[in-house]
Amino acid sequence: MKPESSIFKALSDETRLRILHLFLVNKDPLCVCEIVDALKVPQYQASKHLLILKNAGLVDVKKRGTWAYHSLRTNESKNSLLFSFLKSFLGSDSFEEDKRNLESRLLLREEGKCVVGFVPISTLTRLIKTKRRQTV
Amino acid sequence: MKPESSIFKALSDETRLRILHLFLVNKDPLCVCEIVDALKVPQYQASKHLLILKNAGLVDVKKRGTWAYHSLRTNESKNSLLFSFLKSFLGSDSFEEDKRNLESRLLLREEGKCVVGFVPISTLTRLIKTKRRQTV
DNA sequence: ACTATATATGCCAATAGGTGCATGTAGGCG
DNA sequence: CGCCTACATGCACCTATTGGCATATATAGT
Repeated sequence: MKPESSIFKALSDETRLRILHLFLVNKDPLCVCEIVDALKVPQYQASKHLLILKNAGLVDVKKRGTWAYHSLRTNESKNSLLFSFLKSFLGSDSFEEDKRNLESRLLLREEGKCVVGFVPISTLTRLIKTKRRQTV
Repeated sequence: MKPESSIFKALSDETRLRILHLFLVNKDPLCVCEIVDALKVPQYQASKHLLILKNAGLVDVKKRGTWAYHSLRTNESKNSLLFSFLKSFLGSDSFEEDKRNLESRLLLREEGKCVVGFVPISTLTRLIKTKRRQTV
C-alpha cells in the first residue's frame, strides 16, 4: 500500500484520533497509563492503537524503565504538515473531555515523570483531588 | 462514528486518494468515464468510490444528461482546509501518471464537455493521438 | 417505442480491521 | 532469586470493507 493511504488508514479510527489529539494539545511525551486514564479505554487498546500509529510512522516511543513514553514523530516534514493540519481540523471542541482528563492526570507527575501507573479510578480521582488541594 | 474519523476513512483507500488527486490538479468537474480512463480502473469501482467520497461530504455530483460531473465540495470551510492540506501532502510526485492520463483524456472534450464515454483503450489512444496532431 | 450508452447498485466471496480476554515480556526492587 | 508492575501481544470472534461480476436505471437519439 502507498504510504499516504496507510497514514490515512491510521487516522481512520476514532480512538487513534483521540490519542493524536492528546499529543497535539500536550507537547510532552505521554506514557501509556496516562493515555489510558485520559481516554478511559482498556490498556491493551491503547497499546495496540499506539503500535498502529508507530507503524504508520506518526509516533515515536522511548523506553524509560518500564514506562514507555510516546510522542509525535515530528522530524519528517510530511508529518509536521499533517500535524499542523490535524490541529486545526480537529478543532478545540472535539475530545474536550479527553483533554481535561489528561490535564488532571498530568498533575500527578513528579519532576515531569509519570509515577502513578495503573490504579482504580476511585483511587485516581482521590489522588487528583489531593494534588489539587496541595497546589492551590 | 465521529465525522472526523469517517472522513479519514474515506481517505484511507488509495483509489479514492487518486480520485481526489485528480480533482486537486484539475479544478474542473470530471465525469466518471474520464476518471475511469485516467486511473484505469473498472467503471463500477470508480462509481462506488465516488459514492463513498460523496457520502463523506467531500464530493458533489451534478447530472448533465447521462453524464455525471463530480467535483470537490469546497463550500465547507473544513473541506477547504482539508483539500489545501491534501494538495501539499500528496505532493507532485505521487500519481504522476494519473495526472498525465487525465490531461490526455481532457483533450477529447469539446466546448468543455465530455463527449467520449467508454471506448476500448486502443480507440482511446488513437483518438488522443489524432487530437494532439490537430492541436499542434 | 426501441436502442445505445453513461452511470449506479445489489450480491457474493475474500480480506482486513477492531474488540475483548488472557497471557507474555521486561525492567525495578527487595 | 522472586515478585510486582508497566506494557506488549497472540488468539478468537465479529464486523466492516473491497473487488468482481452482473444487472438495473436513466437519459439521449432515432
